[in-house]
Parts: sequence; structure tokens; C-alpha cells
Amino acid sequence: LSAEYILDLLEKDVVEASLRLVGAELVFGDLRSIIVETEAYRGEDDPACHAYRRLTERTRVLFDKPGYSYVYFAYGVHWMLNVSAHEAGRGAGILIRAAQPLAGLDLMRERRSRANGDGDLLSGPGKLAQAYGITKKENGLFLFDPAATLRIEPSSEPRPLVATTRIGIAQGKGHELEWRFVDREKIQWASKPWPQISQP
DNA sequence: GTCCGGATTACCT
DNA sequence: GGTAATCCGGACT
Repeated sequence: LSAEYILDLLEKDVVEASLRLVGAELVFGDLRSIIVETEAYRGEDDPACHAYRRLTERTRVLFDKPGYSYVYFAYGVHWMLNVSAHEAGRGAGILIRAAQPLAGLDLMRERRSRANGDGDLLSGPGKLAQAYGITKKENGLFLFDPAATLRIEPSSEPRPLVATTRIGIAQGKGHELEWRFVDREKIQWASKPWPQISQP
């Protein structure tokens, strides 16, 4: 899975690109991890996507070229890292939800002082951004340049996956779409326990 | 100008 | 399982 292949998928089909980003490595300076969980947000027919409505200042990156970082602030507390998808003029994105830490664990532990063990360092989109020190400064950067400080290095092989509904999506906003992808062999690093027990 | 609610997390019972 | 924390973009008056 070359960067060219991933970029091609990002341009054509955000859902396909989302599942192929599982297994890729997320690098920021000396920090490195393996992405184990993503979610796809497809603009025009997906009410949960920030690009579902018209272009605004916040969502500018989503409507531009594929392969760029889209970082936004939620709940007054957390930053979220996404990858822009679809060609300029159409908006879509992929939320990076969880990863398995590989390098720079000491800094991650320092930033995530409340983490309950290393399995809790990157097991959620807010946690991941906190551990990586990602904020609005990291918005709008091209992620597939091998020389970039913040970058994604595609996986050599596709990973075995589980698809589920996305987390935190309200009824009527595409909550039934199974566009969350988790590495079947790395459930322990993901943002929620698996399998999820549905409530009666 | 004001108001609302969010692609969450952590801590409480 | 309930909810406070805490900010900003977007919608609307």
C-alpha cells in the first residue's frame, strides 16, 4: 500500500481509504504509532460529516485536496485529527480514532498523565491528539510527504478488520452506517471494548 | 450580539 | 450510568 495508492483512494472513495488507513503509521517528530481505528465521514450524503453543509472557515481543509490534516476542537476540551478526502470542491474526511504506540512513549505518558496504562495513551480521538500534542497548529498540513514532521506512512499489508457503526452519531445523522473500522487483531488498542454489548 | 450543541473524556455514584 | 469540563464555529435574532 503505497502513498500513491492511498492518495488515489482518498480522492475517489473516503470509505475505502478509511479502512486502508488502519495499519498505517502516524508519525509526529519522535512520536510513532500504528493506527488501529478510523471512521469515514462522507460529505454530500452524510449528515454527521462537517462537510455535509456548505463550506465554512472551519471546514475549509475538508473541501480542499485529499491527504491533508483537518484538526478541530470539540466539547471545549478535545482536539480531533482527521485526513481530508475527495477532490477539491467536495468535502469528506477520516477521523483517526485510536492507535498503538510504538515510539516516544515517555512523552506520550507525560502528556497523558491520567492514562490508565499504555493501552490508554491513544485509545480515543481526544486522547490521541493530547498524547501527540496536536492542536490547530497542525491543521491543513499535507500528511503523505515522507519528509514532513507530521505524516502518515501507509501499511505494507492490508489489516484484518471489523466494521461497526460510528461512535457518537445521533439518530437521523447516519448512525446506522458501518463506517468505523477497527483492526481485528488489535482490539485492545481501540477506543471501545470489543465486541460491544448492545443494550436491551 | 447571542445562543446552542458537539465525531469526548474523566471522575463521580 | 450520569454529568461536568470548557471553547468555538455556525445559525439565527
